[in-house]
Amino acid sequence: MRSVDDRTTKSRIRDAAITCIAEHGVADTTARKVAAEAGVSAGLVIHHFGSMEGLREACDHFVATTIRSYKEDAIAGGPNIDVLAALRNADVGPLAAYLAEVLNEDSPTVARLVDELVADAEAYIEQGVEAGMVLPSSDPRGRAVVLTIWSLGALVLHRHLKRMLDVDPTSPGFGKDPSFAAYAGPLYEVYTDGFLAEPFATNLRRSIAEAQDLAQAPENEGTS
Amino acid sequence: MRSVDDRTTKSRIRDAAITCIAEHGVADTTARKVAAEAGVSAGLVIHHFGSMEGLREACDHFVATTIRSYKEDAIAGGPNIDVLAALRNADVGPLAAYLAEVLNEDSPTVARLVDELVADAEAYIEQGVEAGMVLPSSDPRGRAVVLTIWSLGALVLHRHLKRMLDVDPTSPGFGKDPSFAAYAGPLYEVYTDGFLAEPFATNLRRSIAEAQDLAQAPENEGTS
DNA sequence: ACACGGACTGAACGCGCGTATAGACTATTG
DNA sequence: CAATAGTCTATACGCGCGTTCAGTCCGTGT
Repeated sequence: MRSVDDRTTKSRIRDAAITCIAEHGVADTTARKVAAEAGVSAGLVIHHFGSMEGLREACDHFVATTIRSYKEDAIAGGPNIDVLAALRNADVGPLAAYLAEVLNEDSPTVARLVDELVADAEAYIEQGVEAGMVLPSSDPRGRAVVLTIWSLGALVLHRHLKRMLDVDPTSPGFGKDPSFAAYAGPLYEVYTDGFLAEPFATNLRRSIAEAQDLAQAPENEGTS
Repeated sequence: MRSVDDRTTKSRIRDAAITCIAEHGVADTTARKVAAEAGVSAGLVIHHFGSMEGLREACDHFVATTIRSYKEDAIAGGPNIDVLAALRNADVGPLAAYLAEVLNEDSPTVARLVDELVADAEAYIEQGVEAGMVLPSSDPRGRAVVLTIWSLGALVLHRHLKRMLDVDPTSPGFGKDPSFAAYAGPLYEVYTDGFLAEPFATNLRRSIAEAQDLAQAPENEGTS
C-alpha cells in the first residue's frame, strides 16, 4: 500500500518543512509544526537532520538543486531570455514561495543559487544579443544582476503585488495564469521601449557616468 | 544637561527598536534587546507600548510618517522622476534598512505606505510624461506599480546587491555614494533604451496582449 | 506636608522553543 | 532464533521569550 505515499519519511519531513516555510515563513516554522505536517514526532525531525539548522540547509540544498534541474530543462528547450520564466512556466509547487521567504535570510546555499541565476541570465542575455533579440549593454554583468534582482524582488514582494495588481508571482503556474499580464504588460513595455525620453535620458546617464568616473579616480590618491 | 539626549524615553525605546530591527531583523528583535539598546528595563518597553506588537506598530507608524515628510520635501523641491530617489539622497539613517526588513511582514501600515509610494510614483511619472521626460504608457498605474516594486525589491535584496555589485541600497546616503553607479548605470540603461530589440520585442508584447484578452473574455462563460 | 500618579526596576510567571534521551517497535542479518 | 541496526515516539530538560506585578522613586498639585 505504498501508493499513498512512497517517499522516504526523511524526504516527507523535508517537504513538510519546505511547505511550512513557504506558507508561514522561516521564523514561524518550528520543529513541532513541521513534525505535525509530516505526521511524525518532533524528535524524528532532529533524528534525521541533526538540528533545525540542518533541516534548513537540507531544504535550501534541495530547492537549489531542483531549480537547477528546471534550468537545465529550460536550456535544453532552446534559448530563452528570462531564466526565471522557466520556473514560472514549470510546476514548481511551493518552491517559488519558499524562495521568496528565504531570499532575505543569509544562507550561503541560497546566495550561491542567486549567483548562478545571475550567471545564467548573463549568458542567456549574451545569446539574445547575438541573436539580435536583445540590445547590447555597456555593462552586461551589471545589467544581468539588475534584471535578476528585479525578478527576484517581485517574487519577494509578492504580497504587495497581489494586493496592488491581484497577481501572485509565487503561485504555481504563475506564467500560465492570464492575470500574469497585469505584471508582464508594464514589464515588457519598459523592457521594449524603455521608460525615459530623450534628451532627458541621455543627460541623466551622462551624470551617472561622471559619478562612475569619480568613483574610480580617487583610488590613486593618498589618505589625506 | 539635556544636550546629551533630550528625547523622551518612549521615543528612545522606539528608536532603539527601529535600529534593532534594521540591523538584526524583526524575528531577532526581542523586548530585552530593545531595552538593553535603549538602556532601560524590559518591563518599561511594555509599560510604554502595551506589547511588542504595539511597539512594532509604533515603529511602522513613525517610519511611515517620517518617509512621508521626506516625500513632501522632495515634492517642494520640484518634480522628480523617482520618489525613492528622495529617500536615497536624504539622510534617513536606519529607515531604509528598517523598511527593507519589514517589507515582507504583512503590516497594514507598511502596506499603506507602499500604496502611497505607488500613487506618488504614478503622479510623478505623469508629470514626467507631460514634461516630455518620460514615455507615455498604455498602463500608467501598472507601470508605476512595477517600477516601485523593482525599487523596493532592490532594497529588500540589499544583501545580494552588496555581494554581487558591492552596492548597498540601505546604507545612509546611498544616492551620494559614487559606487551607486554600479547599480544605477544598468538601471538607467534599461530605463533609457529598453532591453529587448525589435522586432522580437513587439512580437513578445503581442502575445502578452493576447493573453490579457483571454484573461478578460472567459468571465462571461458558465462553470463548465 | 502630604497625597497622588506616572516612570521605572527586578523578580517572577507560563509558554513554546530546540534538543537530548530512554525505550519500543521492526526489519535485516548471521 | 538471537543479535543488531535503524526508525520512531514520549517525555523531559533548559532556555529565552512576552508579559505581569509588586514596589521604589520622584515631580507636581493642593
